Amino acid sequence: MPRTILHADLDAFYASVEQLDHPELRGKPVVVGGSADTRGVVAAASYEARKFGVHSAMPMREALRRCPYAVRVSPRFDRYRELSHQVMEIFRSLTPLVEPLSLDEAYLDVSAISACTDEGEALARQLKVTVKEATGLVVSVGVGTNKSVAKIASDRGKPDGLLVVRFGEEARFLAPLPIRSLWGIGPKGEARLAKIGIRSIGELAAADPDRIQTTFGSWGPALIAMARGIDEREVQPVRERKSVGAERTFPRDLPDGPELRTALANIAREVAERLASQGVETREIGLKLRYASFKTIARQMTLAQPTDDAEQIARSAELLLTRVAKSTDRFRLLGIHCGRLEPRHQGDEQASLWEAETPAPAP
DNA sequence: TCTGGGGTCCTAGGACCC
DNA sequence: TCTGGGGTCCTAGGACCC
Repeated sequence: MPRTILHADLDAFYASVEQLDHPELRGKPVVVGGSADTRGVVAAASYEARKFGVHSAMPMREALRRCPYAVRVSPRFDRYRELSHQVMEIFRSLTPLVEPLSLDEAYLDVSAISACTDEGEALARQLKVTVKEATGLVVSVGVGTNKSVAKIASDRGKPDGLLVVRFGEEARFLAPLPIRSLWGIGPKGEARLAKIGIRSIGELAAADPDRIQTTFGSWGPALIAMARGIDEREVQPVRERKSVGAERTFPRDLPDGPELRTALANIAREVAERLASQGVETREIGLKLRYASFKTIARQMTLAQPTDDAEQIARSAELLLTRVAKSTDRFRLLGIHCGRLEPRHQGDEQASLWEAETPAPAP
């Protein structure tokens, strides 16, 4: 029994929110991101700006060179989160099987309420209208029998898209598309496949599985299956967060010194706040450093006891920093990442003192 | 004044244990 | 005198996504 999966993706989300909230920006090229003189990059570009070749992840300096009359806006993530929640709730009013991928994207498994992709199309149409009426935002939707196909369909339909790939038509739909359209194939994967003569998804579907497995290891079989339009992954409404982190690129490179150490303490505080807001503690503290040369390294340590304390996180990160930093080094980025998250231990100060001095009791 | 910030997942090597 | 193998944990790095 084929499933009916929707992939919904808000068009140029951050930029659209800015145009929504600031009517004077409508119809104009809008670029959301950090300023050019703080080494900012583009987080989102309106379609008017994209005409000039501006796209996300592009350095802001380059974006403004390509499109000098673009309006640059600093991101307002709280506002984007608010609207994102509103849209996700609309999705959930259709089905509880909603898997958000980011603020602007989600999978919906609507198999229970639509027997085929054509019924899925009707749902998708209705969804687009509801989102537009409730928020003013435009959502592109792809309809297919699995996640991979639905996602590629929503990509192909943009902007304001609604593309349906019917049961049985998956392989034919995918075959002419470049392998880069597949989730997980980036520049490196594309280059590796090009080396063995594979450029389209159809060529990958027809490739020798052993050869692909040699190039992609354990991922090979799933990759070929996806190229053939097969993807059994379920829509997962609940996913556990695995890590929490914060990092900062400085407007100018810093040597190890008071300024860098202060930045580290501030980042530690941010991370601690995020841990607390998620109700978790960490047992793994990682330091990320990017040198002026852009070379990036990471160092991490495992803690004997989980923590969400800013001071302790700062101390651990500082220890790692002291181990690697040389006096001649200049850093452009510093980050702290926490992994091995555990639910915060319900207890008062007394309990945590006790915990610190005695081995944790068996659960 | 090229190159953000939030993540996930995978690989690979070394330590250590039995 | 030469040198196992399986399993787990830890660490570092990299590809990729939005």
